[in-house]
Amino acid sequence: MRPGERPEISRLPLFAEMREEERDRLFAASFLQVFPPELTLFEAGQQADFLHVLVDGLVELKAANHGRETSLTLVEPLHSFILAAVVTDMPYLMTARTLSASRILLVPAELVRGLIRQDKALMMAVIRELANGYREFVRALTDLKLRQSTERIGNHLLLQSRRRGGADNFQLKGEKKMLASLLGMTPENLSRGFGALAAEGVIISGSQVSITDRARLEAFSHPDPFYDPL
Amino acid sequence: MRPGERPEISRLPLFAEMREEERDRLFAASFLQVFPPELTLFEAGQQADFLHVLVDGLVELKAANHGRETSLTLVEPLHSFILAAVVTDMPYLMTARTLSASRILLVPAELVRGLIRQDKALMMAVIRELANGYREFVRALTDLKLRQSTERIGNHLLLQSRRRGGADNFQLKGEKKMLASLLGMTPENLSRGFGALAAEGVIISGSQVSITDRARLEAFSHPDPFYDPL
DNA sequence: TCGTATATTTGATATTTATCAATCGAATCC
DNA sequence: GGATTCGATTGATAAATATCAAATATACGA
Repeated sequence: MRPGERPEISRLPLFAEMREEERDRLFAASFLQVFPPELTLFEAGQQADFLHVLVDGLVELKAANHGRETSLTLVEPLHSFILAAVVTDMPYLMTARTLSASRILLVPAELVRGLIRQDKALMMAVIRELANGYREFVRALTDLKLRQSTERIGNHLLLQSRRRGGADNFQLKGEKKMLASLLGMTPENLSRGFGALAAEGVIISGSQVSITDRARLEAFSHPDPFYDPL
Repeated sequence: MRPGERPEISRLPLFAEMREEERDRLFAASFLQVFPPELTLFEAGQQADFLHVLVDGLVELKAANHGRETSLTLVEPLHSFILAAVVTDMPYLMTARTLSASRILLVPAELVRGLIRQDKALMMAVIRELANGYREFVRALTDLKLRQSTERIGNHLLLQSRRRGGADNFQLKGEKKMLASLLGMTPENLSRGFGALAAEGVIISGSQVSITDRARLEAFSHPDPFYDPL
């Protein structure tokens, strides 16, 4: 682990309130591993052996059925993933794949399950994380069912902006092909959607997003103020 | 509460392992209320005041945006709902509405949050429930993104069959209008889908479902064995 | 820097799904 | 029992989205 990283990981909501002793045990048993881009970390259906914490890089969680596949979420650094599979000791529901070179802290699932029982702060943090993850998927499902494709794009851009502190200019993460899959549409339709949004207050050029008229974009996209996470 | 109901509610996974003392406090502060059909219990955006446990009846959880609305899940008796909002002390994400006359146990949210901290068994049960709820929504999102409407209907019927112990004949719950919304399609397309499935091993007549050729229905619907809940 | 592979965009068309309109059918109310 | 109401079905059409096929752009390696 690089200097400065352990304190940083310790500040994750999941680990921040733990007792020092349990945190030491957790770090001692975990290891940080580097993965190349485009590598599948695990497949849906496999037993959950490790809680993953993305320290650096970008990871996609996806699902497949009968030859078709779709991207479900994008994990950014300093977030853990697949906590639900780890705590329930059930198989992974999603396949994880690195998008860029990534460093990932692997925490043995068995240890997490044990520590949850011993450390009340960790237990509460797990509850909070699961509840937030749950809400994120409720939101994603509602988004897909109630909005059509161009509106979903608009909302996605507004959400990204909010996560960057309300910035009007920012970069998209990952390839557009993958963004299209995340938003539940083809790359062709994502592209056309970007075109249509030029008239609604955002310009997309390459991976650069510029919100030129936020009020207009909001009027077009109908965001739900109370349920956007973060 | 009717005789025999309290023991029954106590056997819910959520409460089963709690210490007797905490369970007494919980029941003492809760109350069972009867609601007529078609009544909105709470709206998305409201603060979560009570954990709800459906004792009898049928409840729909739905979401709305910009005039459009959709059904997200159907709650059947002896399940709790909106645990995520209660434990995080955040607003409800979904609107709840009774479909039939329903009896619901209302547990003050503040008390649930307090007891979670004191009773390790309850805490673990909350983690399990949240993780299961999370997985259910991952599954719903995947279903919607990867399958087209008639396949979704086929899978829904297979899942209902599994929940009834693999029965080939059973009744659909709720109105078809609501089932269509749950499955992310219009009532017209649900109806046409039922028609198409007659050639794929299921006959639907009114609310009566008869699976006549399960192998064929499975071949058509491509269920994911490892992730159907229950 | 050029050439090649790959992603993105654009256009034409096909498929899926929604909408609108009408009819059918089952439950309910006098 | 018969009228009425509302949900479900069916048919015709429209809208949204996907697919297929180029054409352009972009990134990357020799």
